[in-house]
Amino acid sequence: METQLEQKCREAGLKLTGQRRTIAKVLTEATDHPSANELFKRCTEIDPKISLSTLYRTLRVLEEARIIQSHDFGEGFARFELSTKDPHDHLIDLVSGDVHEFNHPDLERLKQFIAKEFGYDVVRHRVELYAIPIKSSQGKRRRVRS
Amino acid sequence: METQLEQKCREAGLKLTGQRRTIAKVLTEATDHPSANELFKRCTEIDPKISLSTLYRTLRVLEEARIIQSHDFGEGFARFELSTKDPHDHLIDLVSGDVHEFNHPDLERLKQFIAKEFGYDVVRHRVELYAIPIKSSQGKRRRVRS
DNA sequence: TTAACTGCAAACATTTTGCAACCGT
DNA sequence: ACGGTTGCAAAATGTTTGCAGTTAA
Repeated sequence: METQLEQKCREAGLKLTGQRRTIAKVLTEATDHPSANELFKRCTEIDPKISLSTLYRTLRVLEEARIIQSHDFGEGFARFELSTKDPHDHLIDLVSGDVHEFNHPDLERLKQFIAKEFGYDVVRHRVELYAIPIKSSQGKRRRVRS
Repeated sequence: METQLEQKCREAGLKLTGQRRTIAKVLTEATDHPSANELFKRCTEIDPKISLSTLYRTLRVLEEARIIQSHDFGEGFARFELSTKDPHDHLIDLVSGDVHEFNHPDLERLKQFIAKEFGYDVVRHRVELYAIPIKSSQGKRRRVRS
């Protein structure tokens, strides 16, 4: 059967090759925000002869088709995720590297308000919170970056 | 006489070479958010034999000393500015490339609130609004990116 | 004097591209 | 069949680094 992402590719007029199916599968199954390198690792586990250029090219067309989104968390490389219906922002755990998503209506309102004061309309924004877990006496269990 | 930035360098225990004086001067006089390349151009106008490595190395130590800050507006390169007493965020004009600074207390409050809900303390954040000028019948005069 | 700094060239990491072969449709 | 897609290797980009020589303190 055809996955949801594969359907979107077809809708976008993209040829569905084996490589793209592999990439689509990896992207669909990712619950984190993997980098191109990480995606490549996962792809080669399925298809060892997929090439990095193909991955990058595919990521590009998928992003142009608005099927995925790339983010730059200032690490020197991009991270990718499937586009979601509702836009969201990110909280990056500085200890574990985990990324949490959030969406606060006040934030949306506020950014428009601020921009308007300058005489602008916001086209897109980037809000990232880099944070560390609150130390509590309960000793929250935390994963540490490998 | 010694500029304010030169004084800060000395306080940070940095050796004050001619190159660093040049870089300090260029940074101090910049009213925009120049890239390393742009800074290099301005530096070589003062001292044609300054090297790009020296510029990058100096930018690095200045940032480590909290004297300047680097920003990544997703253009593939960093932009730099002197650190200010009060932290601020940026609104990037997508038409002209101009960068406006703002600081809204509600935003500060909100980000802490959001992080707390996840069990985090915000160490630093990044808020960038990418925006276009509001079209008005008055026809606001606008600079266009070169 | 000497540890810090510089310039150069080479290295780096991520991402892009030219080109000939390949494969969905 | 043919136009989009692939793999490879090479290029592009922004930034960092090793090293030998220089300089501020």
